[in-house]
Amino acid sequence: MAELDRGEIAEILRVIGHPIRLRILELLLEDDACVKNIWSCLDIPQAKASQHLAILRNKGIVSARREGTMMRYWVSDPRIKGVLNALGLTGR
Amino acid sequence: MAELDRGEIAEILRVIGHPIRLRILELLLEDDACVKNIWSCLDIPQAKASQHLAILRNKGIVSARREGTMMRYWVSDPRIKGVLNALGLTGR
DNA sequence: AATGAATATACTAATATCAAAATATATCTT
DNA sequence: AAGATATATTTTGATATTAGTATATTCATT
Repeated sequence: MAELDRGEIAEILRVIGHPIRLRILELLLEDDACVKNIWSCLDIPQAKASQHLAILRNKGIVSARREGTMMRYWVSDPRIKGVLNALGLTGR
Repeated sequence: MAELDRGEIAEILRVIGHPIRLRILELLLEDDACVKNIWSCLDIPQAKASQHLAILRNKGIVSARREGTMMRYWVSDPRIKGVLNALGLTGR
């Protein structure tokens, strides 16, 4: 029954714990988005957005599917919303 | 009215995001404890416990007061409990 | 003031993270 | 297949984090 692996949870927290990734997650919790949405919204270079998305994707925190020439991203780990809520970051 | 500084929040998450510090926080959320309580409970060297407690203290996540020859630690940031809860780490 | 118990700090080397820039890949349209 | 758009990957150098070990500080007791 679902081992509580602090190592795994710690990694999630460290991955979330970055200003840009936090803002990406806030944005994606509002609504799914493509990469251009994200980098133009946050006013950061495209490569930077892709890099941070890759980091989030590698930990299973977000997922993506290709739609034509673009990629749609969303938050796939249900725990993230609760964490950001606890920190006052989301939910009006 | 409470600026939402992602940089600050990110730092808190990174500090929390360490296996030993997670377990220290779980322990302290159960009940205040002194350093020996902590290192003997987690079976880690004393210096290691002190180091991680110092890191948590520097971010204002825990506080401490001296009681004779020992130090009593407790979780002083009220958001921590919610974060760990959201991750299934505390409060069964 | 000397000892012992509890806790804190300093140092080091290995490893991880970061931003920035350059380049590569994939898909669609023509 | 060539061009345009959207996205991904790689590399590099600077900085931060970590565990481990050694040493220092603080307080109580004698």
